[in-house]
Amino acid sequence: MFEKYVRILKEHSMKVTPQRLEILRYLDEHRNHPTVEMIYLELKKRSPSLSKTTIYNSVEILEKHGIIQSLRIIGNETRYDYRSDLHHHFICKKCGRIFDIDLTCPVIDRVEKNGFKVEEIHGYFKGICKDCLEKEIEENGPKGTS
Amino acid sequence: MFEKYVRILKEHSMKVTPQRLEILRYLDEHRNHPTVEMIYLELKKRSPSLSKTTIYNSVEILEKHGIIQSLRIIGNETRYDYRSDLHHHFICKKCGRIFDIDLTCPVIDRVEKNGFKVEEIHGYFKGICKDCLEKEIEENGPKGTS
DNA sequence: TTTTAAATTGAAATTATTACAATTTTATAT
DNA sequence: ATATAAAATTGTAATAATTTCAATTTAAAA
Ligand SMILES: [Mn+2]
Ligand SMILES: [Mn+2]
Ligand SMILES: [Zn+2]
Ligand SMILES: [Zn+2]
Repeated sequence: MFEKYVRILKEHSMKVTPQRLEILRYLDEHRNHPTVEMIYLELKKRSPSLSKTTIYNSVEILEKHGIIQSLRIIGNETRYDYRSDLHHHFICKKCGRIFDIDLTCPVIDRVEKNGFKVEEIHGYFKGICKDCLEKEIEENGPKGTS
Repeated sequence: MFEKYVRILKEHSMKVTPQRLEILRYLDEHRNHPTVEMIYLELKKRSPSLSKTTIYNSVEILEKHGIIQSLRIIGNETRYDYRSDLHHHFICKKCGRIFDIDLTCPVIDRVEKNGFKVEEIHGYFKGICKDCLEKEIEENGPKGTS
């Protein structure tokens, strides 16, 4: 069940603790880019002695080792992403969900031509997701015929 | 001196107050994407009765009217930008400065093909700026010859 | 000049995050 | 299997950013 996450931690010579395993599993199975609070509330159900500080400590060290990544997109909470590879995001203004967008950024060259050395790329789009667009059409008729 | 900002506020039928004028002028003249704290500390010098809450209120309403925009890029503070038009940013990991990057994002079409309706684009790059790169070369010799 | 709605202010409350010291646990060496 | 040391977890307290709120002041319309 947890072998996968045990392996990841050991590859980074990090100590294997039940808390870290649960956090990794949560992030892996809930690809919803959760906040610390969301992880905490969910895991606390099964492990009532869990401390929120442990979540903060764990996501910090997991990110430092490049196992996960953090996002600051909406509100004033940091969100965490099981995927640590470079990808973009789409935030739906209606339902609040955060979607992964896989595309290679084609503008790095142009930025580097200006003399900057680019080490990280962060990009996200805001708008209305497919599901919410379809719901709008059901409710208001096509093209917002009111 | 302030006519420009008076005009902007009136165009949006917002009340013209000295606090709003000062905030707009600060943002216009300091294109450093400051935090509320930075604006506050600077303006407080000349207007000791200024309240930080006023800064929060003002930037909120200015953003709501599309006059300025907010950025959440580094740390856990919101930064404010006199420019409200779509543009990207570059954050230097050495000196911490935030640069404007003007380029038209060429990937919107691809995102919209997936069914999303894109309304906002937020993009930023992290790395080392030109100045800091040059300083590094001065200090360490070219190509980091140590 | 009067009036009224909106803005400003400062204090208190809330929320997210970090710091810290005591305790527990993991992983290693015996 | 046990002892050990370093690291992780925990709970509480501290900090930092932001929001709420009620009282006061002010801008702009009548
Ligand atoms: Mn993601
Ligand atoms: Mn900018
Ligand atoms: Zn949606
Ligand atoms: Zn720099």
